[in-house]
Amino acid sequence: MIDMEMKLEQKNIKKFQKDLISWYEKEKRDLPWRTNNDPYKVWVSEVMLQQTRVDTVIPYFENFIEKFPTIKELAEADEEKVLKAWEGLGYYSRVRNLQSAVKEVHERYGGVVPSSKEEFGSLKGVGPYTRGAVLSIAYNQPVPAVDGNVMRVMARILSIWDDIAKPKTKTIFEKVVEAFMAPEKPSEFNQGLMELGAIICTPKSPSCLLCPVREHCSAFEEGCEQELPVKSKKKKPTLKSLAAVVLTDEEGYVYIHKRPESGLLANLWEFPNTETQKGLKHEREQLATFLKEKAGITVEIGPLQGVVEHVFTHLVWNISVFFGKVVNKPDHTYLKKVTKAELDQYAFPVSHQKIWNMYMK
DNA sequence: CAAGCGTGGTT
DNA sequence: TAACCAAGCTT
Repeated sequence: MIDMEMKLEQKNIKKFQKDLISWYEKEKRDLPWRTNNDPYKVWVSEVMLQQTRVDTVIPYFENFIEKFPTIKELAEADEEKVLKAWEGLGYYSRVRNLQSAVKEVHERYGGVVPSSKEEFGSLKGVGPYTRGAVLSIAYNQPVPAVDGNVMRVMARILSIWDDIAKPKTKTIFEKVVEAFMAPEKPSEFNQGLMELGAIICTPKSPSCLLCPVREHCSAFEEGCEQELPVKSKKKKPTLKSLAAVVLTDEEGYVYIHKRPESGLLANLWEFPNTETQKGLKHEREQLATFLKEKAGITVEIGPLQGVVEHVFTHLVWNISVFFGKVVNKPDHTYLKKVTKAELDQYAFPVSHQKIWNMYMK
C-alpha cells in the first residue's frame, strides 16, 4: 500500500474537507432524521437506510418513531408490533437485531446509547458502517462510516481500481477515510461524503460539472469516472416453485402460519405453502398432502387462481395460488386461526400480500 | 470469505 | 427488460 500513501500525499486534504463540508452544509437535504442528533433516532434511521433508498425509508421512519419514540418504548414493545412497523421494508433481521440491541441498551446501559466504539459496535446488528455513522452523527466522533456511496466517491477521488464487492476492499476505504477525516466536523464530513454520492457522484452519469470536489478528483482528471468503482457481478438468483393456499372455513376464519425464527423472512406470517417438485403429480395434491402431514388437516382445494412471482436478491419464488376450505379441525400449533379483520395485525412479506390481494379481488 | 438476507426504483 | 442499484450485517 505504499502506492496509496503516495496518492494521499498528492491530495490537499484540508481543502477537500472544506469544499465538501461547505457544500454539504449548503445543499443537504431536509430529512426527518436530521431534525436533531438523538442517538436513538440516528440509529433507527441508519438501520433502515441499510441497502434501502431514502424515499422508501422516510414514511417508515416517521411511523416507527411515532410508535416507538424512545429506547424504552422500543425495548418494551411487543415483537409482533415491531415487525408490523417494518412490514414491506425488507431485510427483517435488521429490526429483530435492532430491538434486541435496544433491549440491551435499556437494561445494561440505563437507556443511554453507549458512545464507545467497542460497546456500541458490539451490539446486535451494528456493523462497522452503522457504528461509524451513529458515533459521528450523534456523538461527533471522528470514526469512518464507509458505505457504498463512500466507496464510490473515494474510488473516484483516488482512482482506486480494487473490486468494491470484495469484503477486503472495504478495509482500504476505511483507512482512506481516516486519512481524509475532518476531526472537528466528523458528522458533516461523513454525511457530506454520502450525500455527495447520493446526489452528485452517482453510479451512472455522475454530475461532475456540479461537483464541489471536482478539483480533487483523479478519476475526473483521467476521464475514467464512469468506469469507477469496479464492482464484480453477482450470480443470478435461483428459481423456486411453491404452491400456496388461502385457507378458510365455514365461519369465515383464515388460517395462517408463522415462519421460523431464523432464515428467510424470519418470524413473518404467511399463507400455508410448500415447495413443489416438478413432474410430481399435481401441485394441488402436493399441497393437500403437505397440510395433512404438517397440520393434520383435511382440505378441499379449488382450481388454480393465478401465479405470484416474487424476486429476492438471491432467489425467485414462483407461487401457484389456490383457495381452499377446511374440512376437519386443524392442528392449531402449525396454523393460526384468525378473522379477516385481524389479519392486518400480522406482518406478511410482500409476496403473501400479493396472494391476499388475489383473494380479495 | 462467499453466501444469505427484501423490496422497489431506474435504466 | 433484464440488470443494476440503495446510508450493510451475519454466519
